[in-house]
Amino acid sequence: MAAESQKTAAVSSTVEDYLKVVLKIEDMKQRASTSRVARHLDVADATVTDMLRKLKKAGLLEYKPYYGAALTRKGRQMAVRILRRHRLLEMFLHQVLGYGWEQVHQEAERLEHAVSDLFISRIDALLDFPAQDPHGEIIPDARGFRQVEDDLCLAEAEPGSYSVRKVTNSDPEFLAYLDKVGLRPATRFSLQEKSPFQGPLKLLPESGREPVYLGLEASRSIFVLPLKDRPPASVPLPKGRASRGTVGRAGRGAGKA
Amino acid sequence: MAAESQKTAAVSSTVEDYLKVVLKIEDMKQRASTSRVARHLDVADATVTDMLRKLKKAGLLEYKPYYGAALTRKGRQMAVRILRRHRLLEMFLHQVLGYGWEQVHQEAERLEHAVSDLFISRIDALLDFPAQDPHGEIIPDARGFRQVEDDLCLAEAEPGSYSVRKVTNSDPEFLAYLDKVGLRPATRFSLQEKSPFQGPLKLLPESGREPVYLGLEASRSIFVLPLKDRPPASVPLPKGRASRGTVGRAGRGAGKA
DNA sequence: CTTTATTTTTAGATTAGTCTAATAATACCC
DNA sequence: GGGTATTATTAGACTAATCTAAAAATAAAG
Repeated sequence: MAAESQKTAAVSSTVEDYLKVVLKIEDMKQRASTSRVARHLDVADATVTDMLRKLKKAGLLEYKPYYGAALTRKGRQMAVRILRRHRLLEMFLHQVLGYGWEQVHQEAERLEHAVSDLFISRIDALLDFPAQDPHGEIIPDARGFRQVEDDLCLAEAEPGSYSVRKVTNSDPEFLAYLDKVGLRPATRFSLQEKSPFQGPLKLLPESGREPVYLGLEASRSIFVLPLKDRPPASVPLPKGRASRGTVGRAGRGAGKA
Repeated sequence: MAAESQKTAAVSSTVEDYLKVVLKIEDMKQRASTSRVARHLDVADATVTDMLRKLKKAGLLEYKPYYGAALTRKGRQMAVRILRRHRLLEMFLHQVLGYGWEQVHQEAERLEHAVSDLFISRIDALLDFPAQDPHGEIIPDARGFRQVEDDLCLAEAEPGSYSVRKVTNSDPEFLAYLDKVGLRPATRFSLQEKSPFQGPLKLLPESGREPVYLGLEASRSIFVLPLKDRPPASVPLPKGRASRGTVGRAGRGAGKA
């Protein structure tokens, strides 16, 4: 009877979080099982069972008991929208408000549910429509289109020359460490050796003299692009801390020299 | 037994809204009665009764049944903190993201509960520690200190020369109208006449040739400063739409000419 | 000072999101 | 392929914030 509404009805921020997690799991090519979703959200399994049934009823995902969930077209659209907001906000916090890349995640996590579409489109323009966030993650465009990512997990890489494409771990400690040793999106480095038996990786960032030793587990959250051995043209990626606070300086007469 | 915690425990955004409303009512020198609070928040009276009892238990306000509420020192501190956040956010939206003054309230209303203290201190610095928001409302400082406001309600003013100090009404329609006729904070105008029997006020903004007729009710939300009749030195107040989007322009090569 | 009108509170319910403990289904392993 | 381990679901309960309708307190008016 009633015409299908075009505008996707607003959902709670809790629902947004569930959709986001299911998308994340699907992006990792895993099955969005009850327990996996529960772990990501840090809630009890029983809570997830209930919620998945509710989201199925709302048409946001498919749900097969004892199996798991899969986003519908509508659910994916909403999830990607949040992903876009999250990443744009991270970029905004980094570029305009001078947040470190280890600080952006937590703040964006709250703001993504609170800001309006107008806010998002304004920061998008202010940042000149950025393609990636401070971790190198690709920002979906306004229509929800996501560029394909052709990177390689460092854990799977063979010795050679690479540049950092993205870091998929939001632990502030870890990111602060990477920052300290000079590993950031667009950083070039050579992977010198991989110790056998889950051993550490030895790498040499272009900027530093010191080699960096990285546990295998840590290497799983770093994604890289192989370099053609001649120095490649500079890649348009977000910069590290160096760029903090350089954008959006406000106020008449605030600039020093 | 347990030492009184120094850090005020975090409260829900609902609680923040209640505190804000009680503060607003107290600032208007009115009694924060159950029904008055309910009207401001657009909830049922019964809901307010419950909540006031709860806030009393939390030590955020005094509450006498059948009488009303009054903020405690702790409750006032929290309320003023939200007020500061709200107004700083409004200023940020206006100055950095180019929002119109009729658009800022709604967005700030959500963001004030979501942003971190870091966010607030960053935008404060970015804006060069503004003293007022886009409506001319004074922004409490980081310690919660509020400058005294020595303005006069236009509804009470006698014919003469004034400048607009603040507008205490967040209705977008109304603000858009004021903007159109050129009445904004810092605008100078002359009040030419007040019709008797709740009649309209006739005013002439310095910028326009046309007189503006304003209902008495509307004049209640406009506060003014009397002008010494010789043209006074320019007052450091936020500008109107003219300044939209002029601050925080980001991105290399975004500027057109 | 009694009656009426207004305001406030109490009582009982609802919704969203969560939990724990108990039960049931599926998967894994010789 | 039957027993054990894992994973998922059901059942029952809780909290925060809200509602409506009924009862009670206060204020206003004669």
